[in-house]
Formats: sequence, structure tokens, C-alpha cells
Amino acid sequence: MGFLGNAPRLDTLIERLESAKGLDDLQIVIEELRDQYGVDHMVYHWVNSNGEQYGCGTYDLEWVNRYVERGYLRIDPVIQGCFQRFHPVNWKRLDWSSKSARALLKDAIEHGIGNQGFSIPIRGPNGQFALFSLTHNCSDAEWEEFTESNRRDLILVAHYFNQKALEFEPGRTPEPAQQLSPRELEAMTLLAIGYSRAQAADTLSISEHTLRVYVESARFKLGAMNTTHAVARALSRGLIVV
Amino acid sequence: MGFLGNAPRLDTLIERLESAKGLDDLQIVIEELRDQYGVDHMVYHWVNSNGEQYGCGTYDLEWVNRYVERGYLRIDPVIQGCFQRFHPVNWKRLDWSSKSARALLKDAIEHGIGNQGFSIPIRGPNGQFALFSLTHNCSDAEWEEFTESNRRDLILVAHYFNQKALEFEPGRTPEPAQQLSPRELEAMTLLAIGYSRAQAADTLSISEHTLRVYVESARFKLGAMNTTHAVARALSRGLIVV
DNA sequence: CGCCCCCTCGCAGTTTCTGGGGAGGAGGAT
DNA sequence: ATCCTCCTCCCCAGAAACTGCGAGGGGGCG
Repeated sequence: MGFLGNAPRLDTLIERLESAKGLDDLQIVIEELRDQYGVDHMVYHWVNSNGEQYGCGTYDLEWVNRYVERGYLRIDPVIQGCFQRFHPVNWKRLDWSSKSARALLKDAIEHGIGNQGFSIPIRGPNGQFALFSLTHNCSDAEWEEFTESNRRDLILVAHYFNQKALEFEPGRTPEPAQQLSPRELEAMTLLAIGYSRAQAADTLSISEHTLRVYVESARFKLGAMNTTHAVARALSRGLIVV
Repeated sequence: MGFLGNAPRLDTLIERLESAKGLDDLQIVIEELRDQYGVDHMVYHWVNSNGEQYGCGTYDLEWVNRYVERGYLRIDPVIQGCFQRFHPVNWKRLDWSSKSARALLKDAIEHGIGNQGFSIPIRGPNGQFALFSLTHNCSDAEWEEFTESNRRDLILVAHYFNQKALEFEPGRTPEPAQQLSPRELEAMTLLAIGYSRAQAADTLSISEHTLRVYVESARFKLGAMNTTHAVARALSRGLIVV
């Protein structure tokens, strides 16, 4: 356990962050950040809905494994709460009323995570969702004051950290971005907002068959197996907005 | 047209932002921000998951109407580009190669938007996506220098602005952020990556009927008319990732 | 001038999805 | 202890989507 330090200079932190050359560097940077802020732990944690995740931080490997094995991801109020919020949140303000959540909290404290926490939700393209969290062992008042006075800097640090993480993520292969024709885009958009083929055709004042041709064409261009797949791809590539 | 001003004090800006009491205040605040930064226009623009939009800013009403009527939303490289990016972006770096995009740019300049632009993508819960943009009329070098030196402050301003906008728009989430069960998420994910119901059921080692129940349940929770719609909503709310 | 892409339209047959029922067990929440 | 949600399975009929065969006009480009 350490002591909450004075706020480090933001410029230095971000320069250090921007100089990171890979994921390994980020691990080093986050350790430095932890030391400079003088908190017990600092963690960057990328959450995929399917459970895969990438993260770095100062938690013990034992705790990380335990967390994953026990499926804490599904019941963690930090995850739940941050997923529905935009602003950074003090863990004390989350809903710990359920039994499983309290068990998780107890377990976490026993593993040295600390009794205080502060998490910043971060969202990126394609539904990326990540958390940047700080934990510590101190009184509520101390923690409140610390987080409030460092709030803005931490938001920026989290932002730049995520930017770097996205940069290093190999799975970000920008496709050749096959463009859809205007009509195809309209057709896909209407389907994406719940119209049936017939309704969509009616809306565009064309025959249902013509609409079908657009959808088939879009499906082909997007390499999709069916309409649902095509709409999903168009959405996640940002070709259409719903 | 104005002149790029010196960077205003961030503390003052954010205090002003935090004191906003409603959407009308935000309109006033954004005008003040525009004046303080000395740029031609400053705009906050929200595209929510229903396709409706809310925005405030200093564009002429005429231009906003023209933009909507002509369906520029669907071809605007600013929207497309920011949707696929995490970091703020200078408009000069976007892809203006398509003819319709160039026509839009020409039209925009003729309507006094300015030849330079800078947009910050912002993402919130439930797939919220918003843009905070600045436009101006000046040389590339001037704009580059201005945006680089104000980058961090603008990110924070955009962040706090969005936080306020979210605060004032509780009705933006008609369905109370229903969460899908793990099985439902798995089912939706498989459908989103192109599996048929039969294939998805097989993959999950359950009967097709069971899978169908999940899909129906998800459709209900998401308020979707059909499977494609449900997948689109799950995607744009960030519940699943493809 | 072809060539290619975009837009428009029709028919028929097969497969898949949707919507209405019902039913039981496991586990957590109150 | 009771309620509720989640997970699992079943039948059936009608609606919708997919597959595969066609057709023609318009516009840009080499």
C-alpha cells in the first residue's frame, strides 16, 4: 500500500504514453502511472462481450485468474455500472446490493485490491468498451478528494491510453471498405431499422424485387451469408448509421 | 469569420459547462465556446440509435436543414470517418475522394462552414454516438497548429459537453437499457456473424427451438420488429461485437 | 463503340423465419 | 417459501426470405 501522491504533470504523463511502442510498453507505463499517482493499483481493461479481453495493470495474476474463472465479469457492478454510464465513477456509488456483488467485493478486498476504486469507462469504434481503473486503500473522504482533484487528468490519461491500445491491437484490419451504392445503403438502412422487404420497397417506392436485388448486391459486396449478416457488417463498418 | 484566439482557461470553460441547467443553456455555452476559441463554428451533434438526432451549435438553420434534406448524413466523410476512429480528427485527413463527398464539401464551404474542420467522436452508453466539431476558415498550417495545441482541452470540453447532454436527455433511452442474458448474447452474436438459426443452435449445442426462444426474447427486450432489427440494435447499443 | 455498374421489374419453387400455443427444472432475489 | 428469470425442449401453420431463371434502359470510361 502506498500513499496518495501529488498530482503528476499531465504533459509528462501523456508524452510518456505517446512514446509507447507496443503493448509491453503500456504495461510499464501503467506501473509508472500507478507509482506517480501513489495508488495501490491501476488497471486498463478491455472488455469484449464474448469474454475475451486484453488488459494490463498492476493486479496480481492470481486475482486476475480468479476473477475470470469465477465469472466475476458477469456480476461485477463496476462493469455493469460503467457500461451504463458515461462519466467516471467512484466505486462507492455503484450498486453493491446483490449478494453476489458483495461476495465479489469481499473477495477483492481480501486479495489486496483495496477498499476504494475509481473507474473511467472508455468506448471506441466497433463497440469497443474498456475500463481504466484505480484502486486504493484509504478513507472515503481521502479517496473522494483524490479522485475529484485528478478527475480531468485521469480522463485524458485514460483516453490516450485507450488510443494507444487501439493502435497496437492487431485485430483492427481496416477492410478494403467496399462502398455500397446509394440505393443499397438506403435499402440496408431500412432493413436495419426493422422494415421488412415489402415495407422497405414501399418506402423507397420501388418493387420488392428491385429492393431484393439491392440487398443481394450489398450482401455480395460485404461478403455476407444473409441479410442479417450484411446489415451487421454494414453497421460495424460504419457504412450505415442506425 | 473570426480569428483564432488564444486558448481559454480550461477550468473556466468546464465550470461554465457544469453550470448549464438545460439544453438551452448548452446552446448558449457552445456559442460562448466558439467565441472564446475564436473559430467560425462549433457544433455538438448527436446521432442516437434510433436515427433521430439532437444537436446544438452555431451553424445556420438553413445549412442544417439543407444537410438533413439532402441526406448528407449518409455520405459525410466526417461522420463515416469519425465513426471508425477513436481519436479526434482533422477533416483534411479524411477521405474526400468520392464525388458526392466533394460536392458536400463544396456546398459546405459555400454556406460559410469554413474550409477547415476538426471533429471529436464521443461514444456513450447504449451505442450513443456524438460529434463535437469546430470549423474555421484559415490555412492548413494555422489550423494544424491550433488543433494540436488545443487538442487535450477540446477532448475534455467535448467529454463534459456530452456528459451534460446525456444528463438532459433521459428520454433518449425509451427502453430501460435492457440487458441480454449470456445465452441471448451468444445467439445474437452468432446470427450477427452470418449463422442461420440451425447453424447457431448447432454451435451452441442446443435445439433450434431453444435458440429461437433466445432470439425472440432478445427481440422483445430490444423492442425489435424482426431478427435483423434486433441484431442491428444489439450492435449499435454495443451489446454485441462482430 | 463496347464494357461495366447502377437502377428498375417479373415469376416460381424452396427454405427459413415468425408467432401462437405449452412445459419443466435450476438458481437467485425478497 | 415464493416469485422471477434463465435455460431447455416440443408442435404447427402462415409469412417472409432466399435461390435461380429471366429482362431492359441509363451513364461513365477507355
